[in-house]
Amino acid sequence: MFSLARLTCFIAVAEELHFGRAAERLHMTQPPLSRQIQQLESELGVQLIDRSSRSVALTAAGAAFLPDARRIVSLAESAALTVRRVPAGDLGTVAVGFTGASAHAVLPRLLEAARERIPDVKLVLREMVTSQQIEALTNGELDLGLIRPILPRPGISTRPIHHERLIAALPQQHPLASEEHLTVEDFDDQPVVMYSPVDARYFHELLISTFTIVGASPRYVQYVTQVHTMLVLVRSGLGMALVPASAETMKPEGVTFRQVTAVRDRPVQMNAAWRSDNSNPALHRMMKDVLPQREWI
Amino acid sequence: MFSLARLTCFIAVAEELHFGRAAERLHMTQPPLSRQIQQLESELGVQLIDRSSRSVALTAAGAAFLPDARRIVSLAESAALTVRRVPAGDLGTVAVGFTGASAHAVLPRLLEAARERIPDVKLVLREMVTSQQIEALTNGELDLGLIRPILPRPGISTRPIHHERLIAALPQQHPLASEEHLTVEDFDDQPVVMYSPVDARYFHELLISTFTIVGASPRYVQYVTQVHTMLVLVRSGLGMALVPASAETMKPEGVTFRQVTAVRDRPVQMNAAWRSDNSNPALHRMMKDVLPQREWI
DNA sequence: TTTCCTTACGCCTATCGTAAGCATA
DNA sequence: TATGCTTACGATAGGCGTAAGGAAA
Repeated sequence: MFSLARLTCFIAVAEELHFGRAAERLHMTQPPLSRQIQQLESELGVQLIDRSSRSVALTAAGAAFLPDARRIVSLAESAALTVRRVPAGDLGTVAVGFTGASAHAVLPRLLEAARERIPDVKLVLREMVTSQQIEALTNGELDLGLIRPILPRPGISTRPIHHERLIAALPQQHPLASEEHLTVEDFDDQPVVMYSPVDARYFHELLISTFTIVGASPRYVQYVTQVHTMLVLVRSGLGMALVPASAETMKPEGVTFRQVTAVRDRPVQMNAAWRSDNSNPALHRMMKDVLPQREWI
Repeated sequence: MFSLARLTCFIAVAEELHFGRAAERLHMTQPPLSRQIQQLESELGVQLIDRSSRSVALTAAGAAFLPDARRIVSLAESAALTVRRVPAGDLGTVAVGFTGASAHAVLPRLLEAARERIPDVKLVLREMVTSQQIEALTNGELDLGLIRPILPRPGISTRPIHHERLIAALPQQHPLASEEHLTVEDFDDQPVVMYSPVDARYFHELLISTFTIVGASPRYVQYVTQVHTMLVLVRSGLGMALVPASAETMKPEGVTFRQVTAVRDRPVQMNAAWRSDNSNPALHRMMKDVLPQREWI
């Protein structure tokens, strides 16, 4: 296979149509340039340049080859420039996992900040629950997870990026819907849609502790995994629920949201998580320049 | 600049993720392959492969570079294959000049035959009168001309490719239009549209000799250069004319064509012309495989 | 201890520059 | 005779293979 250097030689001769000037442009002497062309021709098995001692011209084959030669060389040059931008995290791909709820709470702002600060980093987005994200982070399918708090895990680093209030979601016709503010005590002995203790463990435990602190005992009528499922059930009149404040941005019809005076102000936490040994420069750039604050918003 | 060989090495390692197997695939031993990768990385200033004594993996930069590397190598390979087809005339470009009349007489068949026999040769078509074509052939702007016969010219080769009859073109309402056949004598003392002795010299002299042989003396009411102009004037009732038989395929409204019994059967000749020292292989392939007969239709 | 990537070393090929050759205007 | 591409030749750099080195399971 011919080398890129030979292509550069050919391009110079084809453009100058003069071996002497082409050699000068390439910072070499004429004789090795002549040989480079001869060797390129012999490698291709095709005469590219007609040189009759007093004139230099491209053959039909040379004219056909020139654009290809230019394309190959310029592609090589731009590939070299491109790859150099990767280690700085300027350019690359970050696979981001997110939970259904985080799609409303943090994803829009994350995407906007990324587009502004690292526009040439491509984000591949995949919706998964927290446990799936941990699995995907571990086996390298994800670079970054947007997850609920988990127990510390070796090899996985996390950082809180967002926390928000819990608010009450009630069926529009619910008696308490006329109140301006609710309290956690209002949930006592009420039908309530609850989070699954297995697949939405974080929310489940958060609500259990919230109710326990004030001694409220709701009647759990259903267990669900995702916030949007919960809103569907609330709308159908099954009961009331506690959801992250960002759920209000979903604007579900037939569901009324109310502030809840609670013990802790903004207990619902969202974390960023990544594999501690992840070497993707774009991920580190993102943690540094896109999620720089300890609490992001 | 890195060499194509290094790219091939990188691609093999990136695909095998194992230096030993990659070296085997490249028909070389591991050590030089390791060095090739090291040198590629040092030329790019970027680490492409993470090799930790027991595992080989692409870095983010390596993953980003791999598609570019593949594209460069495959482009180089296909360019090499392509250029080899040029000298046989299988692939290339032929600039073809044609006169307005030849567009009807021979161009369609020429194009069809070329498309069938040398489909990868691109034909660049330019309509010019014979004298312009000779000029363009001489200075290399044209490879092939479709021209009327000319005086022999050093450096220009010609070959007859087509000859056809002269037929009469008359205004629809002309008294002679009711005749089945005309003779040249019918043109005697008639208003006739004539070819320019300068810009359509071949036709002019052909008609002069045609009339002279039978002693006919038409009244020349106008001199024109191109056949289609002539038909426009005939249609307007200015007079009758003698035109190549292929003019009938133009199907001009208001013009009637009639056979003419003439001394010579098919006197209107079309030649191919090319520069004797033209080295365009596609031209020679075309003369050999597309216009092979001495008289082409 | 085995696997497998890297370093060290000697050999060979390739490319360079200088100098001489040779064809054309 | 001058210009300009090609051939000849010696020096240098780069690549390959063999052999030894070193880290991880």
